[in-house]
Amino acid sequence: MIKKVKPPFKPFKKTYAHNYVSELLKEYIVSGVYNAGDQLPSEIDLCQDLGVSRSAVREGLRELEGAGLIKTVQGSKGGRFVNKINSDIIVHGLDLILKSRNASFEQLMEARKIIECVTAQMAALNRTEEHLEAMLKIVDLRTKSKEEFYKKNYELHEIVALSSQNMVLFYIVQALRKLIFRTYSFITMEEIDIERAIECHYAIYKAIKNRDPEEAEKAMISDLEAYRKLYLEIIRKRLEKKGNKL
Amino acid sequence: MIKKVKPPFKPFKKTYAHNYVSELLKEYIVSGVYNAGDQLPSEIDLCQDLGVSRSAVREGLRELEGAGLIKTVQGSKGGRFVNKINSDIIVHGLDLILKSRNASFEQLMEARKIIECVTAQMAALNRTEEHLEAMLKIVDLRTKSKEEFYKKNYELHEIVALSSQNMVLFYIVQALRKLIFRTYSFITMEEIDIERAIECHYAIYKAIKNRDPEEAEKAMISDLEAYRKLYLEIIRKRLEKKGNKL
DNA sequence: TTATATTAATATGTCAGACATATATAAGTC
DNA sequence: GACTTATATATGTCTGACATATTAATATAA
Repeated sequence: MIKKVKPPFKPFKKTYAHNYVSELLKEYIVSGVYNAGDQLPSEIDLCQDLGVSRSAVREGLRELEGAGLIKTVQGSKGGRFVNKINSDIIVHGLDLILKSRNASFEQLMEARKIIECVTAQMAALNRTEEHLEAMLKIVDLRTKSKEEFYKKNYELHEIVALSSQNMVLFYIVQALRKLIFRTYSFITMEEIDIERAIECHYAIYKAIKNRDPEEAEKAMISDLEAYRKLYLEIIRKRLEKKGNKL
Repeated sequence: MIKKVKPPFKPFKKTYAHNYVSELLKEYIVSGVYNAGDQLPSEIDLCQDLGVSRSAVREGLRELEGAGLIKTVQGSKGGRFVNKINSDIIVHGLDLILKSRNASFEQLMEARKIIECVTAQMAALNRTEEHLEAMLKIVDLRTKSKEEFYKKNYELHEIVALSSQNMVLFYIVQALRKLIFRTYSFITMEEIDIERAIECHYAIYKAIKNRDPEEAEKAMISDLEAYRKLYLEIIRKRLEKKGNKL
């Protein structure tokens, strides 16, 4: 009698052409075959190389575009270009979540404060001399130009988070900060007390230089609390003027 | 003489058909016109309603698919279905970032520990009676089934984060936990000391019930540290066997 | 010579139509 | 009743034609 053996048969999983395109290109982007700024082959070239139709290629590329991995430029010298993989990729998703669950400004700011204070503490412990130098360059520049201060403010908070040496926390903090700036972009630097902010920034720098986590946390809290109060005040005023509810 | 006035002319920004489709549907999804599980109109219907070709509709839908907002099912009774908007939308992006910057397991686990401990503290202060009841139901069930414990473990950590009453932190913690489970899915519940874990969970519950933030943090740290050590041990063993580097 | 049109080249964007495939339901057949 | 077949309805794929955007090269006019 014939013995029947049944090895574990995995069902054949059909792959669609457009999925093949997007998966393949995603793999190449994540693994570094294509880097930020690189141009992907044109649609026609991809058709020929991958052996699928132009519409399949286009659908695959749209998936990558929706995921924030590439951007499209029309025209001669145009094409598909690989985006820098950074916190922007989460910002969009986080934005969707918070919008649809209408999380408040308070919750967003609270989350930022908690995580950014931790990164400040960690920065005091883990910072390198290079980080410290970069911070000093920013803090030392006692500018009075609002635009320049805006940029410097962004950079300082960025490098403090970076100095924590934890990339996961770094990208989360970046995403939260970007989301706050984007959502409340009507708040200009006009309203900010630059003198106070510069002093705060210097205190943060000093604490991190002295490897003093408690002091770093305190200085960061003080900076963020000032922003929070200012933002709340401005948001309240706008609501009064409009007569709307948040 | 005629006075020339120049108001701020915003340049006309061309909208592509596929962008029109994706933006419109995204707006409807985020604002709740379509809810999780709902089926979008078929491609043909969208063509007619929006006055664009089928390929434009398909490209727009692929963008939404890439962003994680919808999923596609082929066949009769198939179509496009709206996904639940939850932490999954960030998980994918976070995964891409960490893969391409090869962040380590240590960093991922550290970030989770820090944020989840904060949510445990906040849970002790902000929990409602309903949250407490749900926790008790999970903690009380002294099962020995590994599968059931796995599920209960997930649920308890979820509801603790939810009790913090901060949705931003909740979704971030969820995303980090999902990413850890997904990336290290080769670690089965077989290896876990369920007795210890159940005791830990009970300690977390008790602290939150007693509105004791310090105790809640301590219990959460103890739980997560046990996981961390176990994971590291198993990862180390696998690397030895394979002779690979992480 | 310089400024301005015109043209060409190259990439993506849009459209229409035909056919393939997947899947659930209904109808037919043994 | 169990199995097969047909059909209806979605999405998936392919082809070909033409539109549009953009840059670069060329021709033309002041």
